[in-house]
Amino acid sequence: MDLRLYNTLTKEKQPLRPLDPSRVRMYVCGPTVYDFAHIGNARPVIVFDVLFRLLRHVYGADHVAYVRNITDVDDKINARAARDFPDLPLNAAIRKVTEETEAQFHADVDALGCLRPSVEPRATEHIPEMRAIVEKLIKRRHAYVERDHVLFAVASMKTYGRLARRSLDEMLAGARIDVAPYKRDAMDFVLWKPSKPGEPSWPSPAGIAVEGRPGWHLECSAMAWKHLGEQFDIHGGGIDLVFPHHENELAQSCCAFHHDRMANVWMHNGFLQVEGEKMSKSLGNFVTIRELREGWAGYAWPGDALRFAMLGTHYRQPIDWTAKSLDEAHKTLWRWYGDLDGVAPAPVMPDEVLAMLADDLNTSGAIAVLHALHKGGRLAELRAALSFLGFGCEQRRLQRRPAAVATVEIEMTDAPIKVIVQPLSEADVAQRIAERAAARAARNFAESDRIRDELAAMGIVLKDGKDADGKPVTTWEVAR
RNA sequence: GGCCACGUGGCGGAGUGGUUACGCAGCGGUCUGCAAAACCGUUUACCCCGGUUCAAUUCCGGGCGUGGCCUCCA
Repeated sequence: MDLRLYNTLTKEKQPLRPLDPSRVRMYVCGPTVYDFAHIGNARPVIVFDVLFRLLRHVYGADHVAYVRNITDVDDKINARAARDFPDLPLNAAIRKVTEETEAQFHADVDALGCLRPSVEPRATEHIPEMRAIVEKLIKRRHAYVERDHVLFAVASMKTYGRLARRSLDEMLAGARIDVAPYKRDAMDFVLWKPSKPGEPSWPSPAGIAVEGRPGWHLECSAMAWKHLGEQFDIHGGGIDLVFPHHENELAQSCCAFHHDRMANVWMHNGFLQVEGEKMSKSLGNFVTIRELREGWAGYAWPGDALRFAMLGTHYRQPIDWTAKSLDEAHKTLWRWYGDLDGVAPAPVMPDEVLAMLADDLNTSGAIAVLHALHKGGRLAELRAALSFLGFGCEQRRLQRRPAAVATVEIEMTDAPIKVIVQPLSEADVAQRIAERAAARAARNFAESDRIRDELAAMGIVLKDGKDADGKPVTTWEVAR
């Protein structure tokens, strides 16, 4: 089967032709571990998880290598460590921050139904590879040493700017940056820089006497090289990484290893907004995966619903993350999962779904096929397709509980008021259903409706029906 | 200021040079003491202006709008 993917490098969809079909290789830029991952971070994780699953299906589970790095050296990490653990030595504090954040990240993306990548390398475990790349670049005159920094000389690479499709002249014309005094060319970027006292540091390359640390882009070149080789098939990440991160990564790797390509296909997911606005802490609409899972827009949302809402939009389109679309996603899955109870998955994935995914990961098209499968009663196939896409298909794990503590904004006051939602025991529910049944038998519908409304207000939905003998029977479930 | 992407019915969201995806909501119906849930049926579209074409929502040019990148960023 032909898998067609949109390539940022060529701006068109192309059939994937792996360099080695017995080992298809994909690298995706992972998190910098200093804080909870937000919903925007979740997008590439989910999108490339779907691609990973598709590649495993097409080429075989043992023939796909998926590398997603963990960036554990960064100024933001240092700042967070100093803030949160002022009593610890900086390096110990940094270790605490990165380990805790990594565990949070894993818990969150596991809940989103994402498979773990084949390898999750850490930047700090690849310093020797980074130094080796720096040495190669200097030797080939693509990099130079200045004031204990090592810089990449963009003028030494004819095709610099090819990925982002902008020339050096354009970049210089639009630049609003102060050029550091150690740069020969305004667009040159740092490969290695000296560490300040107390900061993490490693022996420097290129004969630099003082210890230092890597620039931002170098780690990905090093980790991709170590785990996937000099050239590989797919490199992914958010569209905001095209420039400068991926452009620079590509420049480093191509110049260090003398290739015209680093990855054959570069894939970028579109940006995410929240309720129509750019997500930012200052706007107060910054939403983490953890918040969504524990309480957002009134509910603790199950990971499957978050995943479904995310896949409802094609990965290259911008996506507006709203409570409404999340609610819609949850409602759809709720209905399907209810019907899938006890249904065994079909042994093979429906071709229609596969065809959609093979066309540049058309997940919204695939979801339309799922609707058709559901409507057509092809439940075994629906289940197979949902499982393939990473969904759990268990309704009891899909309940969106009202957030234990809901925050209600009251006008004219500064402080939010907290409302505690009281839990209700199953015995309480059974008791009230019995009371209501008695009221109904007596045709006291005012009382029976009152009880039903009361339970509804507490998130319990009653369903009246008849048993085999035609007697009225009421069942209940937690409202979705 | 420079570069780039996008603009589809009330909302979300695919896709296509000619045969009105799909979902949600709405409306009508089945069911129900009444509801809820579920199920059945159903209305509404392709930002504006030019051009190419027998034919454009789909291709080309311009405009307007939204968003992104150029600085840390998925």
